[in-house]
Amino acid sequence: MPKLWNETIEAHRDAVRAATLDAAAELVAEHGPAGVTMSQIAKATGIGRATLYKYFPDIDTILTAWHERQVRSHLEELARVRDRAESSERLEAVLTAYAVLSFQHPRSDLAGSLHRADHVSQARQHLHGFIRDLLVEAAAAGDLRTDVPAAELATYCLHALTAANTLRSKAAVRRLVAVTLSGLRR
Amino acid sequence: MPKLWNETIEAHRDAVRAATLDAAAELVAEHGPAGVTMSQIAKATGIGRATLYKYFPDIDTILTAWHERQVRSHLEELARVRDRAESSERLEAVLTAYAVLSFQHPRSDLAGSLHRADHVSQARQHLHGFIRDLLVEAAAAGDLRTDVPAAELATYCLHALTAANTLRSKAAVRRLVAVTLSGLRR
DNA sequence: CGGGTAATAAGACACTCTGTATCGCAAAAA
DNA sequence: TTTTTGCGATACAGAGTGTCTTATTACCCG
Repeated sequence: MPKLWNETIEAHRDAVRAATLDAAAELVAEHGPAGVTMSQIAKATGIGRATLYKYFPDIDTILTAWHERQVRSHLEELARVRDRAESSERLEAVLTAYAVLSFQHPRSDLAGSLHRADHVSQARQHLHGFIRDLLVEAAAAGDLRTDVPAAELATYCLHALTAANTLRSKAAVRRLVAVTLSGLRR
Repeated sequence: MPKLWNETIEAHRDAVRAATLDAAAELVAEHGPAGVTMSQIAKATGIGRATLYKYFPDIDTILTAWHERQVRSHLEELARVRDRAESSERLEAVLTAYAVLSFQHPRSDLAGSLHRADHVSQARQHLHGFIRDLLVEAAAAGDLRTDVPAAELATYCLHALTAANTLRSKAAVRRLVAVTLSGLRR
């Protein structure tokens, strides 16, 4: 995409990387994860195919990088929601925000199509830790059940709330959050 | 696999189809969904590559068929569990069985790697309907919350319980079922 | 302003996989 | 036996891959 170098070389390379991930995401949305080729990505990014190989060695790496970027940006959004909410409403606010994100970005999972992704993406582990810490905090306030480790409750939350991407209305998403929350209470 | 024809021609073709799905599943477990080729599947099945094309037009169809078979077999198992359990314990028994299946077969989802799969597999819709009917029955007994449609509760259950495939002990699976169940009650 | 540096586009190349067609072979059926 | 029918093997063109080479262009420094 960028024809002229921005400021430094590294900034230019970052811009190319970002443009590549954008192009790849669009192609995946159009043809599915399996129907995307390096040639298509290079053309859509506006760079040569050989140049693309100097940035990413294969499609799997590109999709993994895109997935990581997506999860990381969601994580930052959730951190903002957490810091903005009162302590007593923090958990509900964050879980609602996560469900809404899943609802609006049904493509963010990619789940099975990545084989090399260490079987659990780095960013997803951060996400899990983030929710777990939130649950520990809520447990200290005495609102949560204590017969299940916080880590397992976090896993439960993340899976239950991804159901949001199959729902059709925001009202349904809110109901899903309510149901999930009531599973956490004693 | 079978070199001589079994009974009828159709039985022979069924045997070849089944052997193909078995071989494909094994290759997927080994190389991931993206790393499997028609050539490999043909060789692993023990048939010629051209012959494989007379059974399945492409890899996507093979993986979809395998996924459907897997879900269907799980569905039959769940139906047996349902019919064996007392009415009062049916829901818990079936959800536990589903969680244990997810726990033992982490590969059954395939989630993102299928593009053509009507975006929701046929068998998975049956599974959703199966759970939904079970929830309607339990609601009639008065144990369930009534502020959320049964279909949404079924979606919630299926997603929450797939978390079982990331857990490490059966005890954790039982805790997950307990948490999920308490989300269903009022 | 001109030379050196670095990233690139374009093309070539060998390789693999794909999807299809053809040709005999062997086993079941008439 | 003769006729079907499924099959393995092979060939073929098209597409994608991963690597390499060459010429071009933009930037930086003296």
